[in-house]
Amino acid sequence: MTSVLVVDDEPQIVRALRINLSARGYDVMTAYDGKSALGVAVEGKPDVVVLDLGLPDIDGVDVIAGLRGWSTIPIIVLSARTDSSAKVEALDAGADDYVTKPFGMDELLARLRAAVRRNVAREAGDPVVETASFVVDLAAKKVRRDGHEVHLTPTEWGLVEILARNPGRLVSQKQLLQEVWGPMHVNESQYLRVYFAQLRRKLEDDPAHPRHLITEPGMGYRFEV
Amino acid sequence: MTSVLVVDDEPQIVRALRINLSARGYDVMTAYDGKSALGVAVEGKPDVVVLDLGLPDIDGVDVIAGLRGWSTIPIIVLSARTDSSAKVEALDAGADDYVTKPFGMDELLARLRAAVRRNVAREAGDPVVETASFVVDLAAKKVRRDGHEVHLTPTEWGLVEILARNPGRLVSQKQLLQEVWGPMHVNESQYLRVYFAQLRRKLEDDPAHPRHLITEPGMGYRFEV
DNA sequence: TCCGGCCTTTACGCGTTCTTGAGGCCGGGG
DNA sequence: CCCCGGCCTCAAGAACGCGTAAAGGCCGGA
Repeated sequence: MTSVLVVDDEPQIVRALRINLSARGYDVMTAYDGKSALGVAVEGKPDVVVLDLGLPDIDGVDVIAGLRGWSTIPIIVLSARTDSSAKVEALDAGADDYVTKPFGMDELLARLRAAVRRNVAREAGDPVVETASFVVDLAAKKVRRDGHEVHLTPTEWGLVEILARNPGRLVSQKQLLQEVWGPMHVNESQYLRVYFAQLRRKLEDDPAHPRHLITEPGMGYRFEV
Repeated sequence: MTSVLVVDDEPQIVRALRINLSARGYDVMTAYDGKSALGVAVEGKPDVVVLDLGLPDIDGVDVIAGLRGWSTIPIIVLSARTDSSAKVEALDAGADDYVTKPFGMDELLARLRAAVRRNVAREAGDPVVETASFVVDLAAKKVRRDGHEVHLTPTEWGLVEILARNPGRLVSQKQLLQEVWGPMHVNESQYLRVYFAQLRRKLEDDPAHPRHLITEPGMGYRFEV
C-alpha cells in the first residue's frame, strides 16, 4: 500500500486529506508541525509527503532540507502563497511539486499520483541483492544462505547493508567506520578486519578465499555480486 | 548540457522560452505541433519536454501518450485551461507537472529544474573513462582490460584517478606528487617514473610505447583517450 | 547471580606495497 | 665528440596492511 505523510497545522485540512486519501486506499500518516513531521518521516518511511509551508515551528524550506538530507521521497508542497518567489524557493530546496491553497482535491490527488508513479518507476529494483552463495534482503534486514537464514549482529548487518547498497563499488574504510561506528572511530581499521573475518565465516563458501566480500588493500572493501 | 524540447503553436511563447532557456545554458529544441514534436523527441532525445496542450493537430493528451510509449522523459504541461479535469487528465496520462498560462518564467524554470533534478538523480550512471585498451570506472574504483579486471594498488589508483579526471589534459609532476604523496614529496619525481612504468606494464598493450599514459618530458603526464 | 552474546583490544605471521639506489638509454647543448 | 639532465628499468630491504586467533569487558536475560 502506498503511504502518505500529510503535514499541516490546520486540522480541517489534515482531516479532509485523511478522508480522501484513505478512501482511495492510501495509508495516511499525519503531523502538525515540522519537528514531528521529520520524526514521523524517519519512523514511517512514507512513499510521498504532502507538506504545508506555513508550519508553526520550522520554516517549510528547512523541513524540505531536513528530508532531503537523507531521502529522495517525493515532496508536494501546499501553500497559500501564490508569489513565484515562494514557489521557486521551495522547488529549488528540493520539493517536487507546489500546489497553492485553496486547491482542488482532484488536482492534488492527480499530482500525488504523478509523484508516486515517477518514484515507483525509479525504485523498481527490489531491495534484494543476490550473490552466488547468499541473498541480502535490505527491506527485511535479513540474510539467507541455502534458503536458511543467517543471523547477523547489528554491527555485522551495518557493514553488509552499506556494501549491499553499493554493489560492485568500492567503499572506503573511512566511510564504513564512520557510518557503523561513528566519526570518532574512523581510524580503527582493525575493527573492519575482525568483522570482515566474521562475515566471511558466516557468508562465504570458502572464507579464506572470499568471492563476494572483497578487500582492496589500503583502500576499502567491495561487495561483488 | 541539459536539452529541452519546447512544443507550442504560439511563436511568441516558443521565442520567449528559447531566449530564457538558452540564456541559462539549456540546449533548446522546438516544435509547433504534435506530430513534429514526437519526431523531434525521438531524434533529439531531450532531457525534458515542455508541452502546450492546445496544439493544432493532435490532442495534448495523445502527445503525452505518444511520448510515454517509449520514454520516461519528464513532461511539463503548459495550458490555458485552469479547470481541474484538464489537469487530472494530463497528469494521469503521464505528465509530470502542469502549469497554467499565463505563467511566471521564474516558476516554470524552477519546475523545470525540479523535473530535471529528479531524473538526473535517477540516471546517476557511473562516470567511466574509456580508452582503446582499458576502461576506468571512477565510481567503482575499478579498471578493466579485455573485460578482465586489473588490480591496482592505492598509489597506482591515485595516479590513474587524477589523470582520468583530466582526460587529454597535461597534469604537472608537482600536482601528481602533491595529490598522491602529499606536499612534502613534490620533488620526488623518481616516484612517478617507477609508478608510471608499473602502470604501463599493467595497462598498455605495448608498455615500451605507451599510447595512453604519455610522458611530457620536463612537464608532466597526460592521459590520452 | 550466572551465562551467553556481542564488542573491543592485543598479538603475531605473512604477503604485498612502497621506497630507495644503481645502472642504462636517449637527445640536446656545449 | 662528449657531457648531462631527464627518463626508464630492475632489484632488494623496509614498512605497511591484512587475516586470524584469542582474551577480556560489557550488558541484558534467565
